[in-house]
Amino acid sequence: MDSLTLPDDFSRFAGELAESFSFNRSVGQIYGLLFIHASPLSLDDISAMLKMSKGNASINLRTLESWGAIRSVSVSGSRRDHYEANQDVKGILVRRVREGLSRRLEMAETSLSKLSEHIDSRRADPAVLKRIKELKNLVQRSRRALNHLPKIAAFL
Amino acid sequence: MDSLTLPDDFSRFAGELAESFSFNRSVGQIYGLLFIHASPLSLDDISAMLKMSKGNASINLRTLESWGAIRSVSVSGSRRDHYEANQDVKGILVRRVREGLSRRLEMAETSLSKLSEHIDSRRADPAVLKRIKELKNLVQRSRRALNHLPKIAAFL
DNA sequence: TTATTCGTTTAGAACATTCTAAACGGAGAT
DNA sequence: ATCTCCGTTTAGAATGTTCTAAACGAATAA
Repeated sequence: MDSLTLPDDFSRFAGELAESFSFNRSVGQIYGLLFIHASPLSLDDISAMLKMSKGNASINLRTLESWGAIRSVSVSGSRRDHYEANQDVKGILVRRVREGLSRRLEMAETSLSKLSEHIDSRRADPAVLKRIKELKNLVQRSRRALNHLPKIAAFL
Repeated sequence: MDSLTLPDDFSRFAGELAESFSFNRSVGQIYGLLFIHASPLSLDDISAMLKMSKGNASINLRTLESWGAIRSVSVSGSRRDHYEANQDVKGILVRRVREGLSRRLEMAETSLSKLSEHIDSRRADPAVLKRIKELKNLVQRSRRALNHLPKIAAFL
């Protein structure tokens, strides 16, 4: 049993892709639907077209909005909020990767610093100490490299 | 109540980091323990030190081995398998990112191609058609860029 | 041979995530 | 005012993941 419409197929595709990247399926389906649809859609449209509850659609719309992946636009003659997709997929992804990584790397650096602080009081093996120092170094260099990510991505 | 030993603290750190990257905690804890420990450890050592079941340790050791993150080494005087960490964290991560992404991007490209094949029979809006074409393009460029990832990472 | 040691596999318990359906509250409309 | 429309929030159902404990089988020891 094939689905018949392009938005159906495309949002299915986007949902599966999102899942494989450990986002959730709904986020992918919604973004995919808005990405492929010619005109902005309301919450009820989305919920109906994707056969998902309004509640779920609502939550994931807000998530997508917080990522800058969609924006709400007003449609004349309707009281409903309507949404359209930001078509700059690359930009969205670069931003998310950068934010996600920098948050985690910061936390990692903090934890490693705390570890090294307490390390002397624990008569640690110098070789082990060196491993931690080098790891902290890698984290720092990665953090700095992250700031150049947009420049790197510009070549895509 | 603080934990007292460095391996304890370090494997806790690694476990949390792994979770935040949507691996599982055990994989992180095990790799962290082996990374920080001076000598190779057996399955029972790991299971005891991390207070996790042998079964769980076994499964996640095999996972780590398949990633090239650890290797088994023989220890004289013991019948048990012993494991030590590959200390090249950067290399491990680069390899995993590359493999993970290229697999997914390939699938995405395949799906998008199937979509475009069937698209004519569905009298699609030319603007929508262009969006799909550009997306397919982005995927292709990203796949090619992935091959250069090791070179890029070398600057870290 | 039987007994012991070791790693893997299994069933299902514990936990976490994602989703639905329904209740809710605010903002017009009547 | 009440009624309707709309989006959010909520409780908990459905699903998915990760872990434990115990059974198992292969290999060695006795």
